[in-house]
Amino acid sequence: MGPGRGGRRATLADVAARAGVSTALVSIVMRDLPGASPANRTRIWQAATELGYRPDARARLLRSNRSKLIGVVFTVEQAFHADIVTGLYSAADNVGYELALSAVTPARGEQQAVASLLTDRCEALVLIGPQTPAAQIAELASRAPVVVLARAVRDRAVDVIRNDDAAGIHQAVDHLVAQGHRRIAHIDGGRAPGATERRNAYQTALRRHGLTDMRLAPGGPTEGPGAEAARTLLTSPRPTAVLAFNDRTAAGAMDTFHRAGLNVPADMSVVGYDDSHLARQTHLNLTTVAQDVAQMAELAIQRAVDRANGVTVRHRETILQPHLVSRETTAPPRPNPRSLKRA
Amino acid sequence: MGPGRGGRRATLADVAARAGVSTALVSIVMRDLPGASPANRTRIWQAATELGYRPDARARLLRSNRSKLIGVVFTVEQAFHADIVTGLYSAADNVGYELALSAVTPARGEQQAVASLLTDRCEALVLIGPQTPAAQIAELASRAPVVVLARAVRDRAVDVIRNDDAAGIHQAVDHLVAQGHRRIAHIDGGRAPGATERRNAYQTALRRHGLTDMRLAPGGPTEGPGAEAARTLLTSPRPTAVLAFNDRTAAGAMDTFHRAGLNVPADMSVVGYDDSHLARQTHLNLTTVAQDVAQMAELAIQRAVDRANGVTVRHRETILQPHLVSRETTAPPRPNPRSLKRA
DNA sequence: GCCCGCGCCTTGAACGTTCTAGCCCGGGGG
DNA sequence: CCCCCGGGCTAGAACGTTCAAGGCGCGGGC
Repeated sequence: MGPGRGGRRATLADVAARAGVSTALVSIVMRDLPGASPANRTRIWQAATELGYRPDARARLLRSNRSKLIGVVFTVEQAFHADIVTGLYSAADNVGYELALSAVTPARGEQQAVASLLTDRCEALVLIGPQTPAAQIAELASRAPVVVLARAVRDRAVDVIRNDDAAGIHQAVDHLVAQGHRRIAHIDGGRAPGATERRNAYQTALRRHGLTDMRLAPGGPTEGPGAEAARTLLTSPRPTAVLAFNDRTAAGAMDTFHRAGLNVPADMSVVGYDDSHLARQTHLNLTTVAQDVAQMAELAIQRAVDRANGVTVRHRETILQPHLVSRETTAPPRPNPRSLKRA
Repeated sequence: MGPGRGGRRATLADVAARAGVSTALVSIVMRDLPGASPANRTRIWQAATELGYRPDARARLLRSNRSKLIGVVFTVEQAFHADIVTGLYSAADNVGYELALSAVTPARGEQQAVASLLTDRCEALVLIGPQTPAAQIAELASRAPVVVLARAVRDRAVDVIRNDDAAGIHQAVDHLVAQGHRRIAHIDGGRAPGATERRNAYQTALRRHGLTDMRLAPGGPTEGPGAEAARTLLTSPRPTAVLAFNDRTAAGAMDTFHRAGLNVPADMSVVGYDDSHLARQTHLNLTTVAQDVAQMAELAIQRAVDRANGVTVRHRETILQPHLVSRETTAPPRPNPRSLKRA
């Protein structure tokens, strides 16, 4: 009675029977390969649509040992990961691959996410900002080609596509310094991937400009830690600009500043990192460092496919140059800073 | 040379050969079924781990026509969807099912997401807050069992798990009225699923309290529209409380309020909806209406599995009762409201 | 002493594809 | 007349698993 039950799904053999040909010929027609007469082509197509035939991915992949599948491990709560996934989908589509998503959730570790992809026989794995120790990633790479996105992993067995975090931070600092800022703080990313690179870059960038007035606030990759860290920056001498680990960190910090009655950017400039869709929200309009997500995604897929096909790639690590997107959260500091002594 | 290449993946036959038994016995041991001697069990396990054997999901599913797979369609950018996916994973795990994720992105419509799940031979589909017209969803239900989450679909062929949005809105309004608010505005969700229900509930809730001073601001399901809509609420007579479609909408609105120099909750109370992880961020600490995500996920999986197993379920639509989570963005209005005239 | 039953194991056939080899048939070159 | 060629098609074997059926000892009831 209920549709979808009772009659099992149509198979190649069903189509073949109805069209009066062999399954092999149906297979050929379905994949648009040469070797079938026009008459049979139309007849088979018609039979297939009448039966509502859909090829069975499992069986297809079982036979032709290519799964045309790329496994992707991402973290659900990370807005930035969502952006990358979007890019990966279209990049994969362009080269005729499918994506198998496996999410990391608070209750589902990266190990588990990877394991399920392995039983799915993915040809390659793309890990977005993984937290797993490098050694384990390297071991994983012995089972399947691995491309790590947005994190540095120094191992000869894994491919890495990432941005030059140091360059991004330098650009941000240059931008602030050019606007006249001298006291520039950094809210870091805690133990998040990339946090140490950016923290170090912040320090060398300031030094390069001869600024010794560093202010490092321990933060994290989300709004909460950002807001908390920002509170510690309100005590005088208050910085005039803050460089956040992340767009989300920046959003949290801005929230604290607004609550404290500070005007961004007049009283405090804020720079984020990632140019996630959060930063582009009109109400934030965050100055940030943009990683070219589309390009990263494209390169990751390209690399994964090459590796799956046994192409020998020359450089295991590809480092992209980010660029600053100047929006409305940065401005020259107040000419007459009321922030000297206050409390 | 490179690991992962050259030697193809270990198969049942490889393990069997190494352990000196038949493939069937290996299969039995791998699935922990009765019918193998302890001695062979340990021998086979050892051989399997030595070879790094992992079962091939494709082949397994091809044979036993149960795929034990539930397809999930979700939207990457929606934080709330992420929460649900998290719940779905553990719920599916409990009943021995796997999840196949298929994302909707700006470049990848729901049609496409669904199509890929169908060729994967999922036993049932879970759609999270789909935008697809009801008629198309109904047609899809003729190909596979469909469970729709967090959206009302009035069709006898699809199962629906959703919250009683009206009840949630009523609770929020009751809470605000109990605190003494009289001018309560609503920022709606535009064309997002659930928006009309909540909008209507807002209106009837106010009426029920004899409040005629309605203020409806057209918004949307994200921060941007929320912030924009909030600006239109700043003109006097300013409301003392705002009920937002969404936590994200609420976050955007709060941002506008802070920028305008208003103190939340002293000058303006804000209530969100969803209790997404965003609301729980310490810097927001948003009073919101909680949908029990874990329970929704559990019920959705339960329903999907039942349906896949041909169990006849009694009610196609399950409506859960939400509850208010009172945090720090609501308070009684200022006794001496300075909001009468200002501009 | 025969046979039944039971625990352990193997054999062979599926599942829905794709791929390799080869068949048939008509035509053209030797 | 024979051979070869090539376009169109088919038969049958894979792919890696699960499942049904059955074999082989061995112990116990008759």
